This record gives sequence, structure tokens and C-alpha cells, in this order.
Amino acid sequence: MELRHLRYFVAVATELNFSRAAEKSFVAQPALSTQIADLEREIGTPLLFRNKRVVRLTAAGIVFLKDAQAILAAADSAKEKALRASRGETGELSIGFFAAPTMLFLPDLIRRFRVKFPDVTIRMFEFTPDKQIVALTRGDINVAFTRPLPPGTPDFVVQTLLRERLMVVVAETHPLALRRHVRLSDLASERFVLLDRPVAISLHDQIIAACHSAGFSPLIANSPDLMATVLTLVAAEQGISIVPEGVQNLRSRQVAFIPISPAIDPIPLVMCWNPSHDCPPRDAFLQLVEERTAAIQQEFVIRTNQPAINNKDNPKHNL
Amino acid sequence: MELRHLRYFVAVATELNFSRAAEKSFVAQPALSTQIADLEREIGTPLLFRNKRVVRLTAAGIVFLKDAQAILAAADSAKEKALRASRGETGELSIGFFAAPTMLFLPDLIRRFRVKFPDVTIRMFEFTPDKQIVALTRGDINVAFTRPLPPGTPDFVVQTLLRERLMVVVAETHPLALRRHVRLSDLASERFVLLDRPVAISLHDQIIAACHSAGFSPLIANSPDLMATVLTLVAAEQGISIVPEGVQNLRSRQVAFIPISPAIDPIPLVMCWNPSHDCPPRDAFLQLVEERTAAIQQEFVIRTNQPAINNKDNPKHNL
DNA sequence: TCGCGGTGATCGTTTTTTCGTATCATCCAG
DNA sequence: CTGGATGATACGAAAAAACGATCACCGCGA
Repeated sequence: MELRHLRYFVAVATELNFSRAAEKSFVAQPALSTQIADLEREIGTPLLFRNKRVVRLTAAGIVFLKDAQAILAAADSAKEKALRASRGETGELSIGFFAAPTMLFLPDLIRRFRVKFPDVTIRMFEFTPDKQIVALTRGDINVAFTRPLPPGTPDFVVQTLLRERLMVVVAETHPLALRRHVRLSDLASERFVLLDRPVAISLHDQIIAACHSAGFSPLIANSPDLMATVLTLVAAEQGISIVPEGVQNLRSRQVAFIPISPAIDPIPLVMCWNPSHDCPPRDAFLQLVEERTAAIQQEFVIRTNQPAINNKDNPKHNL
Repeated sequence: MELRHLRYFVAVATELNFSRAAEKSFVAQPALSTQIADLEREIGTPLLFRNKRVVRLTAAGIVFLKDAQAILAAADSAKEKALRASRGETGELSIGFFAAPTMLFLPDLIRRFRVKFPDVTIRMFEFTPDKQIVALTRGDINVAFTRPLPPGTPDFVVQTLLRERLMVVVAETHPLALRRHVRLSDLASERFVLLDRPVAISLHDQIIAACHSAGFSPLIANSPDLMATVLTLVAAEQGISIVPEGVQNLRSRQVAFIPISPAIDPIPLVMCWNPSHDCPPRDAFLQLVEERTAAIQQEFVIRTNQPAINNKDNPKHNL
């Protein structure tokens, strides 16, 4: 039995006339007769009663007609569903991110994606950069917003979205708090609170390297693994820190962010995915990001240079 | 797209190996390759990712596999369902009957039918004989237990199930009540309560004809259209009646049934259906009746000659 | 009563599709 | 670097479907 048999049968069953059904099916009438006969022989019972004058459905034909129509509809729908899946219009998209810099644009990005792809189930996972690589490798997430990967990680595609300047952050009460900018060498004798290295290797290494270039090796007083903790400790006068500018969005009370002059290399925020993993919703998302990259970068610059006064709708995030 | 494509795709998708899938499908491997390629071309997207080393499903392939399997299963099920319908194992069977004689065997018949054909929905309709012909013509019922059809009714198949002797029925208080048998001519001066002619033409005409043969024309005092009413009127001494022996099952109190001697022609109980109407459950039912005819007749004779003492589970029926 | 129009089935042929064999290109493993 | 396994391709063969012509049947109307 093939779908052709069902198509022909439905045509005859709805027309109750072989010749008209043949016309409607764009075949000659004898073709229909033989195909219907073959179908009946395969099923093992007549589906149509023909009487040289009238054609009508047998009891078996009535129940088979319903099923045949349902099957044909299901076949069409299956094609359509597969195509939609291939275009990324259905399925699931799991996004890994970490909060400080992404909170400026990711919510808007997700919102736009939902509008274009309402049938994609989006899942968000907040991970520290090291955990994102693991999740990406395991396939737990399809795309990650993270820091540059340490060398030696599997061959993921890494695309830089924007670059964050590094800033000094001190307690409001600190002598440097009111400075318009500081030189890195001004910090040589300070105690540092830095994110624990394994959590964000590239950030950590870049800060250390910059300090060395400035002629000192920073005294690390504390290494928390959440950025929120870093700010808390700085506010508590346990030391100063160097953080990406996006961190200003986490909390602007009780601490002061001061540009470094001359500036040290900005640290990239990257988007990263596994190209050998097939995930059309991800590709659709990537294309959306592609289109929005300029807007994202612009928005980031504007909003980090004018830290939000009204912090109440910025949920507190770690890192 | 044909079911063949789905079958091949499911084979490849479950084996994830063209050669093995080809073996399992009893075709050569190149046939599979081309058919899958055709399918993908028709749908408009690859369903399988092939890499000279591995075959795996794309996102589209995953959703299509589910649908393909469902469609194939539905196709098999449709064939099976049609065949069952053609064998009368599913569907509906509407039976017309009238109570007096059928209550002796019809419940048992229905019970046996239900055991063999549990998926057939049985509907019972109690009609007077005249209404049964109408219902049969309209297709409201598929088979009728009724009296012989008046000449000129459409070409239904009529099969005599059994023949009922006619008996005189009188009030317990009537002078004839204790007679072992009566001659028809003994009733010449009696007032008669007979079923209204349109309700059961053949019965009525046969009684009238018998009376004429016995040399009198019965004085009809009352013509109710329910047999139960006939008995009630007889019990109320409004007249006597002549009824088929099966009527004894309706009620045996306050009236006496007396055989007629010499007997007049018994009146047939017939089973009747429209052969040009396709109804496999009916055919299955007819076959069951065929098998049970001897038993039905035997049971009828036994139970009418020994009217039930315990009447409480015999619901009161009309006619 | 006799065509005549319309029906579905059948027959022989043609066309299309599918299938099989042989072969190729590629890749991994030993 | 070669042998084995994989899926794709080429092409002729086989099978299937479709076609055109025709048949057999039926009912209707002239």
C-alpha cells in the first residue's frame, strides 16, 4: 500500500464516480480502477460497492475513508513540520550566559527571537565561563555567551561580540574614589580582590599580565568565585579590584568605578557554539545576533557610560 | 511522497546505517540512497546527516521520524480496521423487534452476539410490525423481527423463524375459561377485542379469515393498538381475543389461554432485512441466527407450553 | 424498441519509476 | 599505505503505473 492508493481512494470516495475522480486526480480512469482494485485486494475487502450505475462506500470503506484522509493529512503535516524544524522555527534553544555584560542586551535579544520564533522553547542557563565550556561540550547548551576560551578547548566557533574596558573599582571611602582616572602603577601597593582564576581564566590572566607590565605583582587578598562577592568585599574595604566595565551594572552603590589610564587591553565578550552540532534554532538565533551586533555594541557603550540610576529592575547577578 | 519513502527512512533512521537498513528492507543499498535523497528533496531539507563515517538524524529528521512511524502505524491500523469492519466486528447493529414472541430468545441471542462481537454497538428498537417496515426502509434498523410483510412491500429478505399457534384468550371468569380447547365456531356470538388492523395486518387478517371459515364474522368491540391493552380489556371482561401463543409471556394472571381445535394456521414470526443495504454486523448477526434457529424454535415450544410461573423478570411489553 | 450517453472494467502498449549490479570516492584502522 | 567499510553515482533491467482503445452494462428517451 502506498499513499497513492489512499489519494486515489479518497478521490473516488468523495466523488463517488471513477471518471470524475480520475479527472480530479489527473490520471486516466482505468488507472484509478486498477489502483483501487489493488488496494481492495491488499486490504482484503471491497471498499466500494459499484453497480454499473452507482458507486458507494461499503461499511469498510466508510471507516477506511476516515483513516485515509487522516493519514494523508498527517503526511502533509509531517513534511511541513520537518521543514519548520529545519528552519529553526520549532525545537529547543538552550543559551548559556553570565550576567554582568549580557544583561544589557540579552533580554532584548531573547524578546526579539521569541517574536520571530514563537514555537521555539528557549532555556537560559547562567554559568561561569568555565562551566559554559563544559555545558557546550556536553550539548547541554547550544550557544554560550562567555569569555575567550583558554587554548586547547575543542573546536567551537568563537565570535567576539564586544570588548569591555577594564576599570578599577574601589570602596567609596577609598582615597582613589574621586579620581577621574588612575594609572595601573598607582595600585602597586594595594591589596586586590580578584575573581578566582579557574572561574574566568582569561580575565584573571589578563589583569595579572597588565599589572606585571606596570611593574608590580598584585597582592591578592581574596579570590571569590562570584563577581557580586568581589564587589561586596571591595565595598567592605577588603581591597580593590579590576573588573570589566559591564560589572557597573551589578551595583553602583558604596563602590566607585574608575577608568584606567593608559587603558589596558579590553577583554572580549564572545559568543561560542559547536558547529558540528545540528541545531537550527541556534542558527536562527545566530543570524539574529548577526543582524543586531552593531545595535548591541552601541547600546552597550551608551549604557555602561551612563550607569543606570534606577537600579531596582536590574536583578542582582553574580560574577 | 509515498509510504515507501517513509518505510525506507524509518529503516535508515533506526539503523543509522544505509547498508544494514537496505538489508532489513530487502533492497539494495543504492535504492535506499536514492529514495532517501528523493524524500529529502521533496521535503526540502536533509533529514539525515551523512559524513562518510557516521549517519545521524538532523533536527528535522528527528521530528520527521516520529511522524513517519506514526503514519506507517496508522496505515497498518487503517487496513486492519477496515477488515474488521468488513467482517462485522465493528460498527453498529440496530435491531427492530416486538416483544411478545421475541422476548423468549432475543435476549439470549443478543448476549451471544455481544460475546463474539464485543465491538459492535447494538441498538434495540421496539416497534409494532407496521413501523418496522418503515424503519427498515429508512435504514433506521438493519434487521427486523416482525410479522409477515403485507404484499407490495419493497424487496426485503424475509425469513420465517418460527410459527405461533393462535389461541383464544378469555377472562378467568369467562364460561370458557376452564375448557381444554375450544372450536372457533364456539366463539361466534362473542365480542372480540382485536389488535387494530394497521398495527399488525397479517395477524388481523388471518384471524378474520379463520372466523369466516368457521362461519361467522366476529363482532369487534375494541381495537387497541397494543397487545398489552388487548389482554387488559380481556381481563376486564370487555370481550375475548385470539392471539399468538407467545403472548402468554406478557401476562398470565386474570386471563386464560385456550388452544383452538381444530387449529387454525399458525402465524409466522419472521426476520427481515434489506439485502441491498451493506451492513456486515447484520450479516454476522444473521449467521448467528442461522446457527441458532433450531435452538430458538425448540426453546420457544418449551417455554410457551410451560408459561413462566415467575413473571417478575419479564418486563411488561406491549403488542 | 432501439440507440445513445454514461458508467466502470479489461486489454495491450507505452512511459515512468524503481531496483540491482558494478563502480567510485572517501575515510578509518591496522 | 593499504584493506575494509561506508554512502553516492551510473546505467541497464525489471517492475509498476499510466494511457488509449475498447468492452460490457445500464437506464433513459426518442
